[in-house]
Amino acid sequence: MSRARAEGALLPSELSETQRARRERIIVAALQLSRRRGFEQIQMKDVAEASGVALGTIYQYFSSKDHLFAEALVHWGDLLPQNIDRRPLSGVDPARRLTEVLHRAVRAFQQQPNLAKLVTALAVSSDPFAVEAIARLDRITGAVFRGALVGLDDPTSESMVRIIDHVMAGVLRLWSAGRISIDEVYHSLDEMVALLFRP
Amino acid sequence: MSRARAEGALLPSELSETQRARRERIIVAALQLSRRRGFEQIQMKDVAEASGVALGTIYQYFSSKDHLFAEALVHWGDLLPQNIDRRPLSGVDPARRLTEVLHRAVRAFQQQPNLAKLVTALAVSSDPFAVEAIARLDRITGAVFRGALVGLDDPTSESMVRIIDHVMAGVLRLWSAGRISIDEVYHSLDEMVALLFRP
DNA sequence: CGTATGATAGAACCTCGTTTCAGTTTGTCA
DNA sequence: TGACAAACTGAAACGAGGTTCTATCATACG
Repeated sequence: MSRARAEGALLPSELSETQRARRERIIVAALQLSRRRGFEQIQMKDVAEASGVALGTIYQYFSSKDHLFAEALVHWGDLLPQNIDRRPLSGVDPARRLTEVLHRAVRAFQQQPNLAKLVTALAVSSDPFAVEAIARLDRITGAVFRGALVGLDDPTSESMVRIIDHVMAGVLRLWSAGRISIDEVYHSLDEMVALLFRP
Repeated sequence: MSRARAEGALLPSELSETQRARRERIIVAALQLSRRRGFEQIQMKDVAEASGVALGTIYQYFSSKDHLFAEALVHWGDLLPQNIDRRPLSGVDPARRLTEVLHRAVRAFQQQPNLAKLVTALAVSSDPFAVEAIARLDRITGAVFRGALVGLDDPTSESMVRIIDHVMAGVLRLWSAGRISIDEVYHSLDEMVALLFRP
């Protein structure tokens, strides 16, 4: 059997089929729990129980709680683009297209409010896997936003993407903390688009 | 002596002079420690030692670690405007003035990198005092930014302030996490100003 | 003075994440 | 099929750090 380890966790490559399935089950369980409660309300013991796997076994696949949930977030994030890009954008100018994409992205989070919490929790984690997962999520959303910004020169759209990422993260944080309503989230984003594309 | 309590902590009003001084000493100690290490590297025991106060006594004034450091952050934040506004802005148009203010704000954080960490740590805390402290800090920086945006109509400058707050928080988070350099912080902010004031 | 309130040092407590362990199952290979 | 090694299990144990408790002192106030 495989004996390869990296920073205390089995490498996803070099896993038998049953192991790959077990790893998957753990991730899925973590993700399901993340839909019900926030990151810090979930105990590793709960994940073990929900996935039907022994607690110690989880640590054979993931080096830490942050690592596990980072993988779970990546798992979800990888499905995000097809969720957002499913139907083609109807807008023709960049402003409308961007607004449309932003709304779809918010809707994706709106269905799973606790995932927004997970993102902000991992965003401040120092766990290398969490750092990597957040960076990857940023790349994913960045690509989606970039796709909406047709007809702009590269430097401009790159700058815009960076700003959008920050603002999106910010409003999601405020929303998942209960500081603002979902309507205010939409409003803030619309406001941002209006400013970015001011005549 | 005072017996008033709120969520487990003595109210700052209704304190004797020596108590007010003791409370102050605790906050100052927490703030000093925050300059040397990050929030999670500081133990309540350290604060007790540094302030020359018993551990249990701290909990008579502050209901939790988050609460204490939230107060410390407010303490620092209240001094921020006079730090930034000390010398008048030399720019005449809003764009230049904003850039100047942003640079000064970054410089303030740059002198105390761990305070940026403290901000991001408290930004994800669910402690009500932490929530309030972050909101207050946002109001403070918001007012500073607003002051730079002369000659713009109110709705526009309000929208801008919100965006700026998010972007500032975002780049500071990336910087304090070691993900980007301080030069990139300045660059991202300059980029944002350029976009907001695009001809 | 006597009493109540607050401070102190330090131990104790509690909640997790994480590790360990003895026993059992599973997969590989001859 | 038999045997060995690696994984898994269930449960206990560990460790770190925030929070609370206890016994003892100090102090102000009536």
